[in-house]
Amino acid sequence: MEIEEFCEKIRNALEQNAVIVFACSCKVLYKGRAESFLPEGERIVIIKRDSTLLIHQPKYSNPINYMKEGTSYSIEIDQSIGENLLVIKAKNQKQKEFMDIIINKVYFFESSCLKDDSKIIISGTERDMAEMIMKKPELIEEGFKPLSREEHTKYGFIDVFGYDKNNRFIVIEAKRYVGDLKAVSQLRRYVEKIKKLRGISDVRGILACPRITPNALKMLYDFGFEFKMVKPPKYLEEFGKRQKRIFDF
Amino acid sequence: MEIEEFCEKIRNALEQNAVIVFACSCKVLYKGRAESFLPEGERIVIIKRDSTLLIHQPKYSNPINYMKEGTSYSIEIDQSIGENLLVIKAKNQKQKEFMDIIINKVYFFESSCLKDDSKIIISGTERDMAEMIMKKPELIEEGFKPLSREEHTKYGFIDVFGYDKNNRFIVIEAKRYVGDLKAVSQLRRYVEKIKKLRGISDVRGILACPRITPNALKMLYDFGFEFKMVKPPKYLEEFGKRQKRIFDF
DNA sequence: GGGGAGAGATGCCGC
DNA sequence: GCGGCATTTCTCCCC
Repeated sequence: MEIEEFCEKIRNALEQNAVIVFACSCKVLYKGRAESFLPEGERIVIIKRDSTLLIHQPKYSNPINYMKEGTSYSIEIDQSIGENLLVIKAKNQKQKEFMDIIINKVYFFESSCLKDDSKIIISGTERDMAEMIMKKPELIEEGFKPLSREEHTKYGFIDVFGYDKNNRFIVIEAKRYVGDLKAVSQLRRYVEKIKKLRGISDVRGILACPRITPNALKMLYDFGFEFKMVKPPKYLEEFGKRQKRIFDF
Repeated sequence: MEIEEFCEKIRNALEQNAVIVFACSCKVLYKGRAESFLPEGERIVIIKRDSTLLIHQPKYSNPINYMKEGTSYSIEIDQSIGENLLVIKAKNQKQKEFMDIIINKVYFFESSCLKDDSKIIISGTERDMAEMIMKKPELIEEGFKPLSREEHTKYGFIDVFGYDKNNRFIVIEAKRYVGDLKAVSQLRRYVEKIKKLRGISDVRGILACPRITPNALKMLYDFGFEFKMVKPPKYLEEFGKRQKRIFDF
């Protein structure tokens, strides 16, 4: 595709506020929160309807460069080095971010005013895990009495807390995957916060997760905290049942 | 585009290991680390050369659904509900993840064997910040003597450490943006680690970042640590100079 | 808008 | 492979 034709197409598509997708050979310069330079290579470029821009290499799941919502674009043809180059200049005033995409070849170009107002429905998150523990406190231990969610919010972001059968205070930090050093640090912060807020020194801290790293377990024990193996709800177990339910939407 | 034609095209493109990009109206089911359902809508689908899959809505910067590298695909035509539907079944054995993309309309289809071995060059990261402090220790304070990077690695992941002019030990945690509660927790862990490893009780902890949240500052002071305002190198300041240099690559 | 924390986080590096 | 951690993290929730 000729650069002039591409220039025309992309300007029209931007005008129409369409989703733009093209493949090209390009260099990319970025300046904003950090700075980057991406040498010549063949990539997919997407400009979305909210002005988000993504540059994807032919491999890897993350965009190699991107611009956020609120970006404005200007298209220029640069003839300074003899051959025709198309330069997309992207500017995000609010984020103080700038990008130049220097394009020397275009493989294909598509644009379309796609419409999609659907929201995704996800289950199996950490919040689901906390709710499961609230409903089935025996997953932590016999006699655990969690306090209500209303009280919960009042004291901040602690996942679950309540009293054990001996009326000792319990703070629980839940992780849906692996408990690590950060998770133990987090639990420690919450336990200390509760001790201070409630003026009590006898507070149990429990890390509830399916798995824990050895270093995290050591640190947990150093602080006198406990590990309780808990899996997030519907995590890989009941595929059949769940899939049937999900198809019902 | 007819479903049959699309079916043929996508099978060929997968065979050739090309980058695949198409726009369609679809529903998406996912089951793996969590579970999700995405109702009907118009989206861009990308399958990359490493078998990564991305589903992008016409807005927002993140993919609404995705599959990682190592995914295998099978394409099926489903006639069970009268109309022809194309179903892409994605399976990642290693990650134990599964996805069904149920497509009822295709707006465009492109594929291309893009080639790109370039690596991005980034500056202004936390690592750059640590290196800057190593080179210009006076950014922390007069008389600060950082220890060598070799010793650094030996004790783990502490950004920078060394001695002040009075030979007191200093541990520095650098953040390129805002220092928050997590950063203070992290610094605290490192200070405690050093105290234990070196058998000394008098260790200064410094959080070096351009900005800090009020709560983080309070927590920092509670632990007797210090905040030092340090900006990451070349962060928004010398745009002109840097851009010139970057063009030299 | 800022603060705090999760994410189907991803990616990088080191052991 | 796991562990620890940064990320141009992004996104969400709540104040």
